[in-house]
Amino acid sequence: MPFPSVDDQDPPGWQLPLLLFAGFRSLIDELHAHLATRGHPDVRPVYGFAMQAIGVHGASASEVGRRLGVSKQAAGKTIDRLDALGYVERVDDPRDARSKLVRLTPRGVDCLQQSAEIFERLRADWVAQLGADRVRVVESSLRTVVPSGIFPVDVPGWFG
Amino acid sequence: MPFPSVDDQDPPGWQLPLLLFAGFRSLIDELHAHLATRGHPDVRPVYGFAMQAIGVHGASASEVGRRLGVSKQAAGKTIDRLDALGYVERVDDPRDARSKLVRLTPRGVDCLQQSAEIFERLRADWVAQLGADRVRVVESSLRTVVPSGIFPVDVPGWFG
DNA sequence: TAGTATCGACAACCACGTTGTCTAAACCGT
DNA sequence: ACGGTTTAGACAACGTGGTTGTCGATACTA
Repeated sequence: MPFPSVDDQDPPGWQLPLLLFAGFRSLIDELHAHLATRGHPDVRPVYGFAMQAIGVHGASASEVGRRLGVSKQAAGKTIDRLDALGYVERVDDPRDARSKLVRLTPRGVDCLQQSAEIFERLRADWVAQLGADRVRVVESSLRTVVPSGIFPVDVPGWFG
Repeated sequence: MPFPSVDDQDPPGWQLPLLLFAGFRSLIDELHAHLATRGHPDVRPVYGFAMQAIGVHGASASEVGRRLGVSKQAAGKTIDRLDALGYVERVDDPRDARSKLVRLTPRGVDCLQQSAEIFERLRADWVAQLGADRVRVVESSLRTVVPSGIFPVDVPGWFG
């Protein structure tokens, strides 16, 4: 018996990443479906992560890049699109003439607040389907197993 | 009490997608770290999904696109790169002069076999950390909650 | 004060996705 | 058997997100 810890009844190992991704994707898709009906039809998943990285207090483009785990140039491009969509604005940083502070507009703040509410509802949907204990097991298991700390969100570049 | 199903002890809803993604990402990263030490250093995550879609029997580019949930043009481009890397080859389809059959080379088959073995080991690592029952709960919970059937893998385009 | 580090901007490039157009071949109903 | 429709794959143009490299201006520091 070469693999004593693997039960024959268990699914093959390659299903695990697929299931995790499918769960992630379905949550994000549902988020954006709801967001679209609440005045935010053109927000892409990346934009949500970027706004989260900007935060309510604002941040510089370089800082956003650091938080997202991407280069400052990549962060700058995303901020450009967020700016064009009216979700952020750039203002001069009074404490550093090189830097510009990226701040969420009221529209950006609204998007973030709505996202938080929608995620709360989506988690509640999972609880309704699985029971509170199973959802907690999923969460705590993942917390145990993922390397803590890091959180790079350069999904397109990382994956492809 | 507006949210009777939500316990105050529960984590905020936005953590769930982040944890799922972190789990997915850590598995994929570990897969490619192992793959790199076994003769496949330049395989990107997308390539693995594409080779999986091609399968051991081969498939046309259009069929690969359908299985992956992307356009035939996008599938064709990915196959180009796989071809350049020596993981697949295109041969004329004897039964359809329009079509070319994309087949895995021995190198491609090897990559797929190694991936399956590595995923098995990674799942065994999770079992060692969490116990077999918790891993099964994670898997069955996700199976319950994700919409079945569909599986689009157009990650970069979808996310960004 | 001089040297170094960082900011943001710009350019060039790559990867992955899209839509649209085109030719050739297969399929199907008359 | 033929003619219209569908499908395969190639090619082009483009959008978006990532990269590196360069640059001038500003801040930090020895």
